[in-house]
Amino acid sequence: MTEQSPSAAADYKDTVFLPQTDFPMKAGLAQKEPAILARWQDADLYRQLRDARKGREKFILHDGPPYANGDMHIGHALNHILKDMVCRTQSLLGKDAPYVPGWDCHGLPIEWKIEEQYRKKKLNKDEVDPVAFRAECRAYAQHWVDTQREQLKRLGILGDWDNPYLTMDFAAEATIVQELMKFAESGQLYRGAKPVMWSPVEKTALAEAEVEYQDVTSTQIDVAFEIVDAPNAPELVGAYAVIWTTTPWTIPVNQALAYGPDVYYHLLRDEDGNRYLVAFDLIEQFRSRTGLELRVLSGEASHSVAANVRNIGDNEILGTALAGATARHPMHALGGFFAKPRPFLPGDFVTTDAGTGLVHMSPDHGEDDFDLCKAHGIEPVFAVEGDGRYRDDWAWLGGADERRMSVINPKFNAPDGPICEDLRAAGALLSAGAFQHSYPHSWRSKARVIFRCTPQWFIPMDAPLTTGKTLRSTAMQAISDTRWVPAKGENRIRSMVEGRPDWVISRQRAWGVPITLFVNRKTGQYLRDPAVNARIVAAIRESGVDGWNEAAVPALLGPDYDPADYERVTDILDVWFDSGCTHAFVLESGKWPDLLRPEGYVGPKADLYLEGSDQHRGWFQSSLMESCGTRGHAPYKAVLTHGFTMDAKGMKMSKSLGNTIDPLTLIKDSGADILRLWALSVDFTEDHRIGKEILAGVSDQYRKLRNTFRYLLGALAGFSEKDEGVRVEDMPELERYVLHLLADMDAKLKQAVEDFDYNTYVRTLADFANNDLSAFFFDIRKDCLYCDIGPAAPQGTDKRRAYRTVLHVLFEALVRYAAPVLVFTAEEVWSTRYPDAGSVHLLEWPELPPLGDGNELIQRWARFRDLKDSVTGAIEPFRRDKVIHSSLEAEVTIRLKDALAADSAINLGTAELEELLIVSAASVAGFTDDDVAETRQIEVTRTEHHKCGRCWRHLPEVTEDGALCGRCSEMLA
RNA sequence: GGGCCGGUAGCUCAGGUGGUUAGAGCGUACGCCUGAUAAGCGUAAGGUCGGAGGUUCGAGUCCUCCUCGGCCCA
Repeated sequence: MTEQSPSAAADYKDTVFLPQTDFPMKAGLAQKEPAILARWQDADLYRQLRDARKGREKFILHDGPPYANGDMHIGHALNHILKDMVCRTQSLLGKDAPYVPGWDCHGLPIEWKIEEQYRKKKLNKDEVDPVAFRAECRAYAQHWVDTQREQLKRLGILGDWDNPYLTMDFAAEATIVQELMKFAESGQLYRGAKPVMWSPVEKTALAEAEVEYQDVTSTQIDVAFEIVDAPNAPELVGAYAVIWTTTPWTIPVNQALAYGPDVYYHLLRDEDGNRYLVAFDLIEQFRSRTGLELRVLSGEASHSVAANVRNIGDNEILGTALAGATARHPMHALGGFFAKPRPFLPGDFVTTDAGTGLVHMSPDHGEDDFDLCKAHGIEPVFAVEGDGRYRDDWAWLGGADERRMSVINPKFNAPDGPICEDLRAAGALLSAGAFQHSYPHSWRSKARVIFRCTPQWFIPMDAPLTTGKTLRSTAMQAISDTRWVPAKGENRIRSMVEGRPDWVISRQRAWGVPITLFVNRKTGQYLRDPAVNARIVAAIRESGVDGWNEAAVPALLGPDYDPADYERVTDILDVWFDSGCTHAFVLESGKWPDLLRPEGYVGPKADLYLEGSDQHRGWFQSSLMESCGTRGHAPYKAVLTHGFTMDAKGMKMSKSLGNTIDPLTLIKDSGADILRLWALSVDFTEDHRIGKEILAGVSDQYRKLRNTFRYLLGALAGFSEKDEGVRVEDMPELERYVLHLLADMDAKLKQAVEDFDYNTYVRTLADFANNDLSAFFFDIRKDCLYCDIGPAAPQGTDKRRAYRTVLHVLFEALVRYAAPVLVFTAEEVWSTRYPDAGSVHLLEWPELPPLGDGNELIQRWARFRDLKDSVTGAIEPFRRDKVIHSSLEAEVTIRLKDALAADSAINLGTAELEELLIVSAASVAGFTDDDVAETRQIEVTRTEHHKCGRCWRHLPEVTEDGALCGRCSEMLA
């Protein structure tokens, strides 16, 4: 029992309840998080959660494998935080949402790194045993898997980190081969000789994704081809057809000339009497490049070239007149290949945007060229080898070593290089100069790539299948059957699949899954024998990709085939094929029992794939193709995409600009929860930003949330629901109102989870904590919490008990809502209140106390809060004038029009009104003058009453400042 | 160069089918409190809705062009 001091200045602080908690205001996340992480690891939280959700509905997020190369960057962090949020929120909803992380391990970038090491050691990769080479690639990939795994774990990503999937696991490699064999057995493979992007430096074909465009300067040349025959335009014989190219190196393998059937061509004459055929629209360009004094041949004097006049006459012909014409190659004197006549062929692709309107065709080095020539029976000659040099026997270059440079060597193409020199000597070089344009380069070596015709393996998009459909039509249907979030992603992948060419799946490299085909040397057909294929798959499962080697051929072929009849394909698969198979070896293999649906559930699709929007062309598509080709449907039910993280100004982050944000540094400095809160606060469906100021804002938001929890913990000190709990129907209206607000928010959060709208999720949570709790509920009930307790009421008044009951409900709910976002902080909060309980992350979505319809209540209180705003606004001038400091010094009279006065929202008891408005006295009255325009007037005066020494309210019964008010003396009695 | 997407207060975001003075939270400034205290409460300032045209009685919201940025492609 506290003895009441006779002094009016007595300090009643000890008689007042103040929030008590060990939960520190300052987070110290960077130090704290690793310890929490260790606790989870020791307790095997991931397994605990699986056990806790055993038998529940599954939610399968299938992880897209990041490439095992380099440290985690901000994109990885965002992607994995989102995945973690998906799994955790689904798990919160009570589903079993396992997460098996994976890595993409094969492929050029890793191979390139190993080669780089070889080059430093002056070793030639071609002399190294491929088995040993692959072992090094494998070790390199494993190193980065291990590194990234630790970095992702530090982010608080909950997953089966001890059992990730790796595309280089033998079982995975075997499954990839098995999937490939499905394509083979169903006839969905063919070997073609198409020009493909080829890197002479890496000596391999490249996928689109492995190519990037850079602005470069090339040599542009105009070359004259003498017309030798022109059945439809005899006057052209002896004239020169002019072609323009930016790849002089392709001239030695020229095989035809293309014209535009709809293009008008002009015959021009220079001062020496040479005649040139050029598209009318391009004459000016041609003249400025060559510097020739050109005149229109046999034209009227008035018909100058400069004048944009078109007259079909003897000096102009339409492209179609070139049908059947032939020209000679500038080097025809060499004989053989060069002596053959070069036909003029009609090409739809010929435009008059640039050049001369006549296009030199080399089926070896251009897609249009290849197609047009093939249609006219002209085959590629394969004169350029894998390293970019012409074959030794290629006549023009005469085998001279100094001339046999790589065709991407600028010297080779230069105006004084071998090509131009010879053309000049032949009198065929009309111009040679610099030309700037965008040109494809290898993303690894940054060297120029070329189009080169090589034998490659393809999966056809439009070949009819046994289903009667094609791979393309099957994929288009699968796209329609999938939920795309955001919806615009569907358009994107749809247009890509509509227009994509056949899938080139072969690569001429070492580090990858082999294309395990045997090709019959006589027929050129690949072997389609399930028994052989089964042996192949078994061999790969046994010893990985090394199982496909020459020595193993007889055993693999078995007794029914003579190894001498078959060629073993030595190409490897495009890594996109690997990743396209992840659904097969992760979701279906049974190696991860957590991922298997419960008995009776049919449907091999993952619930969700979640990657950056660039994967519309990458993994989403390769998975779609692979699954459609083998299973007839997409491997996913829904696809969620996120945009890219830009710097603070919205610019792309790059090391060269120095504007990158390193997630590892950020975690070390501020903690993973800050990074998580950032990722879940931005609109990740679009490109979004990160920077110093943004992160400062995120930290502020974090602190607000943290302090909300701190207050709850402090205010709930010593609370026992059993002893203190109050039934909802016995609570004051304010408490019931807050419970309704909570229920409303709960519904919003659930919807946000359903929509994967995490930015709304976080904002809804923060707004509730700020507006409804901190600035309203907590503020009003501060007096009650602090003062409605004392020796006379050891557990506090009914009101206080009701308040604390609601605080308890709020705590239980908010800590669960926050858990998927602030994974570490929520655990800290939870363990502060319940040191002996298990992890907060095992809990399910909160069950709120049952409430009736709250619409009317919520609306009434919204009106009341509006009134409260008016009152605080009315007090403000008095504060500014220093008449009133604390709102507790104010007395207010609220004057209302009749209708408002009758409003039940306002019609509260005086005591309640004072409490809710946090003022000393409040009363409601009618207007003194009914003519006023406003519907509401607030009159404010400074209280005349003394201040209670305990609760600090100014009340009439307080005899002098520091004496006790009625309530307080009662409490202390 | 082409296709697609985006540009709302200092920051992060809201703004169904076009309709009164464009909103929230945070931050900022100022003030209060000093019993959530490197916390809490309040008030205020801040926006030519990327720019320019157009449709309409009326546009952040529809159309066109431009610009900046991004992704994909060439």
